[in-house]
Amino acid sequence: MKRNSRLSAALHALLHMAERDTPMTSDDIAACLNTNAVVVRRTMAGLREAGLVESGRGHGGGWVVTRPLCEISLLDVHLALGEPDLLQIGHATENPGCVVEQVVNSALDETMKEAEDILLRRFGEIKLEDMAAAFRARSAGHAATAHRTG
Amino acid sequence: MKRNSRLSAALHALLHMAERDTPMTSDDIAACLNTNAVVVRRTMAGLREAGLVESGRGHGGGWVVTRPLCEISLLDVHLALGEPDLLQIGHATENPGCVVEQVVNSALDETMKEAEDILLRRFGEIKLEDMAAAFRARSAGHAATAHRTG
DNA sequence: TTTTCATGTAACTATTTATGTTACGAATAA
DNA sequence: TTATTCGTAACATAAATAGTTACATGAAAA
Repeated sequence: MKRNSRLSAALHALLHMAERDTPMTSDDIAACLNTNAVVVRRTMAGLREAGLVESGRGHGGGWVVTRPLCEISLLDVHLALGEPDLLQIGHATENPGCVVEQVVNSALDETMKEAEDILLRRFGEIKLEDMAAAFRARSAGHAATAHRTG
Repeated sequence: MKRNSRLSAALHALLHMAERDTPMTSDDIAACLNTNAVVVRRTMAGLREAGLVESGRGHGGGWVVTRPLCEISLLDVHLALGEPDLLQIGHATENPGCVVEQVVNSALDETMKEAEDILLRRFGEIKLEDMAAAFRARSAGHAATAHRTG
């Protein structure tokens, strides 16, 4: 199974959009993400329904972020994407008759839920603005490095 | 994508094996897990290499647990299975040139690693004996419930 | 009004991963 | 020698993600 990269893609798109003062077309975004415009629209559809972005058609149309980055958390984006499963580990039978399997499932479910809760809590703490700041810092660092040659 | 259920299957098998004083054949185990004997051998191969179980061929052959359940943790089993990915979330590009994507990947990787570490730590704390005890308790509970009718 | 641009979406294809199945060889006990 | 059981390769199936094609819809510009 491929690993789900929609959260990564959505964040990447949002940060690029936020850097610009005009709408980005799906094709623009697709070029940034090395993917296809339809895939972009599919991913962005959830964000639009959640009110994180808006889309416009026709000339000058495209996608814009509708809220300040400091008000959007990774959790918001994750929820907007439809809360895809975070964990890879599951169990074969959902409602097993075998008591051994019930015990195994309980133990795993409990542990998985604990990890999932932690992930979601952290997602809630991280805002897009934090990532944008990290981006600016890293860009500045690279620029400095580039100048520091010789 | 289906979710990986090998850890669940391995635990289920180990607990059944531990309840018996003779080897369980792959077919026996497959019947318990509602799966195929070849799938069982494939899963158990890792456990054998890790020294958690032994297998014998021919008449009277099959699988036995080689260590006391209090000395086997979920982490041991997870490692024996080859440390399959625990998390579903990934990113599209592994070594992106885009600085925005680098920042997104860093933030996600960090958060994912944190959750993964917690999972592994918990796995290390849970022993098969704990699950066997839970099984015995639940079995007793069910028996009592069954008698308590009317 | 017509043209051009851009999203919205359904339908299909491709790729990857996990699991199931078949087939046969090798080892072991009866 | 035969029945049993693991070991393993090769192939089949199933499910999920992502990529592609095609076309309808809506909006701005010419």
